[in-house]
Parts: sequence; C-alpha cells; structure tokens
Amino acid sequence: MGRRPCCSKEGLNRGAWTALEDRTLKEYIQIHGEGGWRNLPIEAGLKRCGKSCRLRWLNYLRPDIKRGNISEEEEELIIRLHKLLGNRWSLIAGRLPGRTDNEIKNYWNTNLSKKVQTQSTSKQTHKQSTLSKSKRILINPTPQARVPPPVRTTESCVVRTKATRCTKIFFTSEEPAVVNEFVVEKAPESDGLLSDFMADLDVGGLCLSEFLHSDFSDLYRFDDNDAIRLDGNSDNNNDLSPQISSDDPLLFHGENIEHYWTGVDCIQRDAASDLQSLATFLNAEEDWLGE
DNA sequence: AAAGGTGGCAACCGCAATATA
DNA sequence: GTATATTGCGGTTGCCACCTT
Repeated sequence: MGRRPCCSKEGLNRGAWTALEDRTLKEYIQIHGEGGWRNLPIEAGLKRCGKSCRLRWLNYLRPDIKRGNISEEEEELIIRLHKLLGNRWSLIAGRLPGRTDNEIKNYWNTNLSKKVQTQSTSKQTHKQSTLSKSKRILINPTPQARVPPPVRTTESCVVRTKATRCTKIFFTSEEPAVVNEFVVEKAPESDGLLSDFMADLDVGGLCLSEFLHSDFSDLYRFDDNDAIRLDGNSDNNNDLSPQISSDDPLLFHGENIEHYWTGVDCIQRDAASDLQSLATFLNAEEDWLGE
C-alpha cells in the first residue's frame, strides 16, 4: 500500500499563483491565522493543495518577508553558516530575518556554491599546511580502527541532508562500547551488512540534536580545559564568558570527543566533532550581528 | 529575427517527524 | 501501541526571462 497523497490533485490549480489567489490566501490567513493547511483551501475557496498554500504563504506572502537582493553581510553569513550547518536551510534562514529557506537554498545553488567552490580550490594548498595548527578537534583515527563509511558525498564537512531529529547515531566499530555517559547499544534493526551499532545520545535530558539546534550561547560554555559544559545560568545571556563551576554538568570534553569519534564512524561525526568551532563561531556571529 | 542555451526562481514532490485519534 | 493525519523539510523540476550565436 502506497502512501495516500496529501490531497486530490484533480481540479486543482497548479503552477504560478495569480494575484487573486494571493489576495484570497492572504486575507484568509489574516483573519483565521496560520495552520490547518489541509482545510484552508476549501474554506478559503482556493483551488490549491494545502501544501501549496502553506508554501506560498511562507515563501512569498508572509508580511515579514524581506524583499530585494541579498546583501554582502547576509551572503557572508550564509557561507559561514553553511560551512558549519550544511544544507539545513531552515536553520540558516532562522539566522537571517526575513529570508526564507527556499530563497537561501536557491541563492546558494545559483550563486554561492560556485563561489565557495572556487574559493576552496584556491585555498586548498594553504589549508593543508595550516590545518594542524587550528584549534578545532581533528579526527585522526588509526587506519585499522576505521571502516570506510558506506556512503560519503564529495562534500567533506556536511553529511546530514535532512532536518531529521537525531537521538541515535550510527557507527561501525566492531564491539559495542560505553563511552562516558553515552549508552551504546546494538541497533535491533541492524542489517548486519554495515555492522552498525547505535549510540543513544540523550545526555541528562539534552540530546546532541537539541544541542545542535539550540542557541549555543544559552546552553554551553567552555571551561579552561576546553570542556563543553551546560550553562546552568542561562538567564545571563549577555555574559559570554561566565565563570565555570565544577558543579556544572559536563556535556562533552575535547579529549573525550576526540577519543569517541576516533573509534567510531558516525554519520554526524563532522558536525559533532566541530562543536567547539561551531559554538565559537556562533558567539562571534552574535557579536558581529550586534545581537 | 529566430533558435538554442543558460540561469534564476517559484513551485512541486516525497520523506520523515510530530500530533492526534 | 498502532494507525492516520498534519506539518515541515530539503531536493528537484519546470517555467520564463535573458543571453548568445
């Protein structure tokens, strides 16, 4: 049995929206508010699929949409965010007020991807020589400990392509292990071909995905040993260098992260191993944006 | 002027997460 | 606990305007 389509396509308009349709949708949402997309077309008298209405509203009709070209500042921000977050356009859009994920995605595909590719090619030689000096945590596994990942894109920094909620990760070590607070268990649905195990990343009520999706400065801070700690004093948003208490819950520690990722091959390894640079970046970003 | 090629953008599609019955 | 509905996301497609030959 296949999945039921979201709506019957029969008798529905498709393609570009007319001014009348736009007006109808806008007026309806102004009166009734967003949501209930499935019934909206019927109640509003639109011959459109609910999904189509939602998309039209979010990407075009919403009053807070920013029109006009993407500024140099925005462009630079997109590039930097994409470097760290990958194709998670909704997350990137969340940091660019008035811009939609679709707009950013299109802008990336048409302009920035080529631009970045050109830049990275020219910087390649220089990068090779300076990478070892950077502060980011490098993954440098021993050859025998590593099993080549089953699927890898040519992009080096981003693996995740869907905005999926992640409370499990895959890795390919031979034996299950307990690493720090992580409870490591064999995935029951493991097909045996990849020797996959799963590690539950729920740590004290905060899982890695929440960490990645959260406002970093509200959640973490680094202590003198580069350990990432949950910020117990999240009210103090303006203080970006709070005092660390030994009572603060330890979330990740640089050495442990390196140790952990060295032995495993995780689909989100790159994102997680770069937590510190991401966090540092987001802090800098907030300063930069004057927030 | 016409034909073909290219790029930008809006819209569509399918999948996955979440909510609800 | 399961099935179904709804919502949100990223990837892809197709249209259209512009450019080149």
